[in-house]
Amino acid sequence: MSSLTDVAKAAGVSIATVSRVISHPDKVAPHTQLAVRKAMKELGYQPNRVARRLRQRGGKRHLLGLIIPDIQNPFFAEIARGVEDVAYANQFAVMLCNSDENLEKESFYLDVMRAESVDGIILPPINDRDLAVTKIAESGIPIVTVDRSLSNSTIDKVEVDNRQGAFDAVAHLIKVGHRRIGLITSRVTISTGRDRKLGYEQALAANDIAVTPDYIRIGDYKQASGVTLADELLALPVPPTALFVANNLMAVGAIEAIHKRGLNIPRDVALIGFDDLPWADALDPPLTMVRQPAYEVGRAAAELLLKRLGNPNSPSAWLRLRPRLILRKSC
Amino acid sequence: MSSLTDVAKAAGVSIATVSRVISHPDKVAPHTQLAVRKAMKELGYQPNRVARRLRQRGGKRHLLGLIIPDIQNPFFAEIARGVEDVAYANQFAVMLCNSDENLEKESFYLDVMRAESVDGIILPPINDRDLAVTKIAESGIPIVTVDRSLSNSTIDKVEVDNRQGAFDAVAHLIKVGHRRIGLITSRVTISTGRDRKLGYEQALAANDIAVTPDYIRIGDYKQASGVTLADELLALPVPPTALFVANNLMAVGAIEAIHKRGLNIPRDVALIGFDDLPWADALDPPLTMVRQPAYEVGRAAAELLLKRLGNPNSPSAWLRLRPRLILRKSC
DNA sequence: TTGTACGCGTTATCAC
DNA sequence: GTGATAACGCGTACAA
Repeated sequence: MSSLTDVAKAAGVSIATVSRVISHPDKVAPHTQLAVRKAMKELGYQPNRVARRLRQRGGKRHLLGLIIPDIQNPFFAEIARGVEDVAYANQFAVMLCNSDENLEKESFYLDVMRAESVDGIILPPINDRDLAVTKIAESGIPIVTVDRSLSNSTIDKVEVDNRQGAFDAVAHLIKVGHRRIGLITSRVTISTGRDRKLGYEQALAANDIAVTPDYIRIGDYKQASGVTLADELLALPVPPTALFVANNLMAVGAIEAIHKRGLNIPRDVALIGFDDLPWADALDPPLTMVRQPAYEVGRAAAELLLKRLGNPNSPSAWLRLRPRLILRKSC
Repeated sequence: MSSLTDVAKAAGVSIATVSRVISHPDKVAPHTQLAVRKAMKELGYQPNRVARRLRQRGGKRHLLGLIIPDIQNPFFAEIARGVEDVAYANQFAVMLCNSDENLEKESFYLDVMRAESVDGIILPPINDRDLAVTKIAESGIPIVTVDRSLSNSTIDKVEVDNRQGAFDAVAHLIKVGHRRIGLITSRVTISTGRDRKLGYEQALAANDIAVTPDYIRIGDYKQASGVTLADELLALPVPPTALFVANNLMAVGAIEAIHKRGLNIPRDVALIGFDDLPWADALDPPLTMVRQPAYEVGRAAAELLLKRLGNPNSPSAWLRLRPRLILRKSC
């Protein structure tokens, strides 16, 4: 409510001095500083972030943008927490939006964020050549992609070794005796789905198992598609004995589909999911999953972005984290 | 990047006219309007939301604040979606923050939101006499509380009939034969925990069952406390035969604790949770829960807030939604 | 060390 | 119907 002007008046100094007390305290005489701080306290002064952002040049506006496909997916929620914790620690606020895997919505929010003068944006691109993102990046706003990445791009990124994660999962399935392994993943235009499929294929190849095209299904990372696709797989004349489902929500869907058929996990069908879930242990049965360090991804991305703000011209950074297969009871 | 000035220059008019084309198109001659719109398109002009917010008075700034305890709780994530969908439909952006049930953090974010000149704020207060919230409300920023509410307050609110929900759950437990029923809820300073406890007590009373103080445990709505407290309850000399756990995460924790003791749900211990979970069907066993219409809560709150912005002096609104007991297999 | 004055991109109030 | 111009609250050259 009170502004610089009010504080200046109360302290008997100019607004420039008050401003300096906030931004460059070392350039103000100690006793003046004291008087100003006293006035600020008395008036309950809070700098107006909007006015400040209007004036400030990039990197000091204390606002980050975060666009994720769906906050209801625990994986993205965990990333969001990682981002927010770093932001909070640095007095940054976060503007969070859900794109719903919808290019138009993403584009709208990207515009909003530019119009809001955010210092930078963190997001998993909707597909691997997301034009809207590329354009925004070229306009000079620092971007860090997380989870998924852009092809042929020099944008900062934090990703997880999805190929390796998938490879480990499928290799484990094979080790415990399975040879007919179904895969539920995403369209290949999403880098994560593509890489997880690659890991699946490589694990089969490494064990001299031929790929059965019919065992591969393409979903949309949502629970419902997990139900449908798992059911399709199970309805095959010669169904798989194990399923590798390349995302958390679809894995839950698969559990439901399997149960609905009266089948037992892992006796009748083994199952490994991806991304992990906070309640994986309470599922029926406790679900073996490839865990991504999602919090870490968010944290690292925010730190990368903050670093980039201080160093606009440093070479682009690329972080790759390792996933981990968490053995529980579903295979 | 381009501003009103650029557009004005390109269109050969003054900035005032350009501004009018955006805000009051009816006050501009059709042909001038055309020229201006053409220039805007050519320059890819996007209004600067920051500058706009600096000038605009309340209600037209197109920014909402949302502060929730924890985005990783699916219940709050669902509320957030409800809020965001309404916001998006009205071209509002949402600034989302996590308070972690921490008064200091909440207070910080409240300040940030005021400093960001949000049009209004939606939040579940951390406790029922949350001073920081009251103060912000008195300063004139429209607030809508959701889920939890403030005592003795005239602030707009959307709540759920928690007493009724708890009553239904416990009554059902009694109906299927239980008389020793444990309760895990929150501190009474949170209205939801208090009301759910009340419903529990009323259901017992209605069936002439005395309250056993030892059967009532106070948690913090997080998974870990569900594990600990359920374990304590089960370790009692005469343990309860059924548990009513007044929140989703603690219910998941309770499942884990029960399993860890090698007990079967519902044969050895029956269980009903609260809030619901998208994965309730995939849990072991599918968990009976009192479902809150969380998306609806968020939607209604955002709509209430938007309405309030247009009508600052209308009497305060108070919405109460009904929860529903969803029977699955845990009791 | 401190103060004056301008500009950030808008909106709104005047005149014309 | 349109154009100057004064705010909004702040940061920062530049002057003192």
